[in-house]
Amino acid sequence: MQNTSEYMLYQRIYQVIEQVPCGMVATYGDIATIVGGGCDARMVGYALNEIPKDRVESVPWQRIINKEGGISTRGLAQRQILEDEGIVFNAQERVIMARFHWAGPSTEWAAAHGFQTLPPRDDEDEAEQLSLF
DNA sequence: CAGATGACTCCCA
DNA sequence: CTGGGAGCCATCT
Repeated sequence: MQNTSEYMLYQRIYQVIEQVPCGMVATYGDIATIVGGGCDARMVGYALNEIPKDRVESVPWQRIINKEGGISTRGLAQRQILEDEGIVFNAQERVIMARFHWAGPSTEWAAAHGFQTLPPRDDEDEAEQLSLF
C-alpha cells in the first residue's frame, strides 16, 4: 500500500544501513541525515533494536555507532565484530573516525532511491583523533 | 486506548 | 565526570 507501512521509516533506515561497506562505520546521525524526512538519530537507534529476523542478516547493524565513535550497545559483541572487519579502536574505546567513517552513499544511489547525501564535515575533529595515532 | 520501553543527541546544572 | 529532560517511531503490555 502507499500507506506509510510500506515506506516505513524503519525500512528506509535499514536500506541505508545496508549501504555501509565492510570495514567502515557510520553514526546514528549520519543514517538519519541520509534517510531525511524528519528522521532522527533516535529513530535509527530504535530501528536497529528491532531489526526483523529476515533483515538482521543483511543489515550490518554493528557498523552503526554513536557520534563519539563509541559503542552504544551493551552485552553485544559489537566491538569484536568491528575489529574483525578491520576497524581499529583507540585507548578510549572509540573508533578512529578519520579512517573508518563512511562518507555516505553515492550521489547516484541516493538520488535513485530518494535519499540524501551527507554534508561535508570539518576536518578538525578528525585531525584531532589522528594525532592520537 | 493509554503507558512503558529502547542500540541517540543536545543542552543545562 | 554525573544526572535529568526534551524530542520522536514501532511494538508490547
